[in-house]
Formats: sequence, C-alpha cells, structure tokens
Amino acid sequence: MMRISELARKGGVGVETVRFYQRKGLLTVPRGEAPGGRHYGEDDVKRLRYVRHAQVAGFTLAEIAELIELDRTDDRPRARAMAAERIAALDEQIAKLQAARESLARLARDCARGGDGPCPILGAFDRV
Amino acid sequence: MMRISELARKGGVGVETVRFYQRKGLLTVPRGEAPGGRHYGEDDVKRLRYVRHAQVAGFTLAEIAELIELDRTDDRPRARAMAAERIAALDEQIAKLQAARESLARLARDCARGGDGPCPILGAFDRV
DNA sequence: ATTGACTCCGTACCGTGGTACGGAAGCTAT
DNA sequence: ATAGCTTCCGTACCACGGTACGGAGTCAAT
Repeated sequence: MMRISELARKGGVGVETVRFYQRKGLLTVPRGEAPGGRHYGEDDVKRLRYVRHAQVAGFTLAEIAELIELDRTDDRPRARAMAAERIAALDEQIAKLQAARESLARLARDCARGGDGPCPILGAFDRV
Repeated sequence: MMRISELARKGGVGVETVRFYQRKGLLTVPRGEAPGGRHYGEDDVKRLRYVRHAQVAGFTLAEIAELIELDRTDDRPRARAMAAERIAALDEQIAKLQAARESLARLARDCARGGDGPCPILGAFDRV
C-alpha cells in the first residue's frame, strides 16, 4: 500500500506539494478511506509525473488542470489547440533566451579579453 | 524635462513599476527635488532598459541590483562569474524547453494524425 | 479660483507555486 | 499502554514581481 510520502518520493516532490496539487484538483484524493491513511497506486504516480512534465513544458497549474479535464472528456481539438499555443510560446521563449544567451556570452568574452574602458557586462545591456 | 510617466513609457513599463524598481534600488531617484515632480534623463531610460534586458536573460531583480552595484565598484571578476553562471543556467533551461517543445510537437502530430485510442496529448506526459 | 492631469509616498493587495505549522487521529513496535 | 512515526486537515506564511489605492501636493489652462 503506497502512502502519500512514497507517492511524493516517486514523483520527486514533497508531501506538502502532493497535498497542494490535490487541493488544486491536479491529483485525485483516494476515495476509499483506509485506516492509517489513504493509499495510492501507479496511476497516481503517473499523474504526478504528468503534472511535472507539463510544468516543464510551461503549462501553468491551471492549464494542467484543464488538460486533465480534457482527458476526462476526450476533447482532442481543444487539446491540440492548447498544445499548438504552448509550442508557439515555447518557440518564442527559446528564441529570446538564445538571444539573451548570445549577447551575454559576447559580453563575457569582451570582458575577459580585457581592454580598457568600462566592463562590457556592467551597464551594457542597453547595447543588447 | 522628462517625468516619470515618460520614463515608464520609454521603458515599456508602467509608472508603478518604475517606482517599484526605485524602491528596489534598481533605478535611482533623482536627487534634485524639482517643483511639480522630479525629472529624468536618458541615463535613466538606459538603466531601465538595462534592467528589462537583464530580466530577459533570467537575472532576478536582486541579481540585477548586484550587477548595478558591481558596475559602481567595477568588479569585473564577479561580473564575469555571474555572467558565466547565468549562461550555464540559460543553456540548461534552453535544452529543457527544447526537449519539452519537441515532445509536445510530437504528441500534437500524433493527435492530429487521428488514429484510435486515447489522445496522445492527454495523459501522455508520462511517456515523455 | 477651480478643474484636470500629473507627481510623490506609504501601504495594501494580487497571482503563482509552493512550504511550514499545529492539532487530532491512526498504526506499529516495544 | 506508551512512544514514535505517519497521516489528515486547515490555516498561515513565504518569495517573486508586480499592481492598485488613497491622500496630499503641484502645475498649466480656463
């Protein structure tokens, strides 16, 4: 019988976080009240990992709750729309981060090369 | 004489945000109290844009405050260290986002191709 | 001299995603 | 049967990055 602490461990989060997700409707609270606490199965572990992966993809917890609801109603068009939206946002975010990475790297190189004048990193983002 | 509202507009933020940054020490409050409000110059616009660019690069406001302080003391080694740290974090973050983007795109493709069984997007992150 | 737009300032409030705390109840081993 | 661990539950608190509000003062135009 898996208890909440084991579920949390398998999902790589803390017990409090599991309970937080339950409150948010992201994880179901086992219906069968068992003595000594509720217990969980592999489905719960899967669900928890789903939440964490979706988070990495940039979905907010509210959106993840919606995805889970879409799963319940098998609403594929809406699911595809959400995925497409998120992919576009990811592309934009990745592009921005790459641009930031490049200019930061350039500034660091210029700074390391020495030279005179002010350090390129400091006070230099206005040239980015 | 540029007033705070114009500074905010040029920086692409709201007046309240400018004041918030001032409180955080990210923007200086003009010393000369002028009647009818303080006024700002191009340096302030530059500084504000610096803050926004550094934010895009993933620096927290506290780190940006530190960068600004490093500028004051011209502490290049520390600036380079911070830049290197941030670049490494950016690389990691970009890699994660790209991975998430790819699996999300794959799921969306699989979902669009139709087929039977459950929608690949819904409840599928456990396979990512 | 009043209106309207703007400023300054402090303080309060917000969403997001947790994290912690304290009490009551249960299981398990001694 | 008592100690020690875990569970459940509600509530409070946290950091981050803002956003809003209310009151008082200042300015220019009417």
